[in-house]
Amino acid sequence: MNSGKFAKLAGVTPRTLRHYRNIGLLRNVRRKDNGYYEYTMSDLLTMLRIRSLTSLGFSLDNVRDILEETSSENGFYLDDLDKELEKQIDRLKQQREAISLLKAAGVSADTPAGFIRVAESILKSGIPADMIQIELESLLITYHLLDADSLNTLYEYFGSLIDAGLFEEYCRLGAKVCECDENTPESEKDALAEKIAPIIAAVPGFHDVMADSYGDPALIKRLNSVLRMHYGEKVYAAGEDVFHRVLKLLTDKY
Amino acid sequence: MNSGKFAKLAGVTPRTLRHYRNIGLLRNVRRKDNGYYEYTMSDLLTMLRIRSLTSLGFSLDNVRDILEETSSENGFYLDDLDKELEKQIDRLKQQREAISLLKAAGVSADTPAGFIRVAESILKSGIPADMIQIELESLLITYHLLDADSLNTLYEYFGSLIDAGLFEEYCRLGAKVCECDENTPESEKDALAEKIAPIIAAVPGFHDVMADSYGDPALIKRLNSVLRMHYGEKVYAAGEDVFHRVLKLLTDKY
DNA sequence: TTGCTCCTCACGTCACGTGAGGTGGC
DNA sequence: TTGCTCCTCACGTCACGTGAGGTGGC
Repeated sequence: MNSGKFAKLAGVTPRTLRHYRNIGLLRNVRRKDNGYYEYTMSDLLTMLRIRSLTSLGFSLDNVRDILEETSSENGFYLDDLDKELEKQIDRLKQQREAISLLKAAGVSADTPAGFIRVAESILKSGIPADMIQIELESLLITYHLLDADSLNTLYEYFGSLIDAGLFEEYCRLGAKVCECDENTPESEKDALAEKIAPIIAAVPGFHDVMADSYGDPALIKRLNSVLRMHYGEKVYAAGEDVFHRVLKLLTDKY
Repeated sequence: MNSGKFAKLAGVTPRTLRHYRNIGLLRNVRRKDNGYYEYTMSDLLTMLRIRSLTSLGFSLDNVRDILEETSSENGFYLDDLDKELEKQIDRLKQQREAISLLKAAGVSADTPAGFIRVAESILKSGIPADMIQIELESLLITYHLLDADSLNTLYEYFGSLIDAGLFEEYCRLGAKVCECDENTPESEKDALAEKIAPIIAAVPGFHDVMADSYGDPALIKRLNSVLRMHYGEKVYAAGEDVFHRVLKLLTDKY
């Protein structure tokens, strides 16, 4: 049987036959004097076995090994493959889960899954568009620069604010802090701190987050230095200024 | 920021940066006089967006398109990706399902899913090892040369035989047919047919299967010619001989 | 000067698809 | 002779990994 007929019987392309010969899956195929390949029933059975095995998800390397086995002892291969397939399914399911959350929230596709509710609230807070952008970018940075433990703490912190209906106000006050510069009068910064402190105080466990002691110190330090670049030196300095006033109020009053 | 630091911040390898620059995902990266790349906060945000999007399962081609969008209108991309992921999950689940059936039955990994029960029964039938091999190979051939409709008919046919507890005997009689040659006395072939006919008659819808009219005629014709090669001319001829006697009994008596 | 970092090819991965360019069969 | 089939390179796919070989910075 020549390659054309054989390929059709086996349900593959001639190129696939060539590939399998090249990598040694299909061996000792006879050739005629004119160079044409001459396939046998035995070759057909090999091809059909290969197709059965690849359709289960085996790699061609594994297929080669399995074909060389005594053919009844392949439970080991099946177990291994099954675990691998399970992992793949889990990954894909997580991706679908993230996608459905993104769609339901109507936020942009690059929003980190854990910050979706936060992103939603930022969008609804009514702060200016450029401020929204900067805050969303901060979420992106925070997500990618911290480890899972630190992130979980932050998720809880923001989650509490959102559940208490305080996050949007927190967000608007944060935007006002970002408008501060070196000319802002002390009284105004004090007034902002007075408004911010009670909001934060309402969140259980705020102490750790305020003190930057909620996760790996090295990562948090790095995050802060990147956020400093992101907000710009002036805005970040003003933010730190107000932040210290907030901290003082919190330690004095709560 | 040079590439080493930047790569660590972005959570990728320098090679990945190079790749993204090459395919135009990361554009207009500044270079210093010594040839070193100089990355900015804006580049970092781009990289983090890319990481968010690829972790959802987007290809880099899609990521490029999404980054160029107005960034709020990416629901379309999410829908498309979600469908693709669903397909992949379905495929993987089918593979796992087939694997679990194979493991439970203890048959070799190349057994077609629909013929697993048949293969199990062949193994239990007590026919000689070489005969088992040939019959299992016939299943492999039949599975790969027929279409889904024809196969479903066969699954039902064999399923009925198995459910009725008749398949193993059917199998042993088949093995005896395979031992026939041109010297086998007529009386013996008649005796075999007398035993086979009532078994087949017990299966609902046996007429179509017997008449080879259970699916695409071209495929069935091709299958028969391949099985003729597989069993060998002599055995196949003997089989046909007995088969005609069975057919005659079936049309006369049932 | 040494060790570390940076750069650019360029091949390898996986399972083939897709021409290109030339020859055999009827 | 024409049209169909067969053959062998060899590049392309996808998202980088992995050296190789050479240079800049401190």
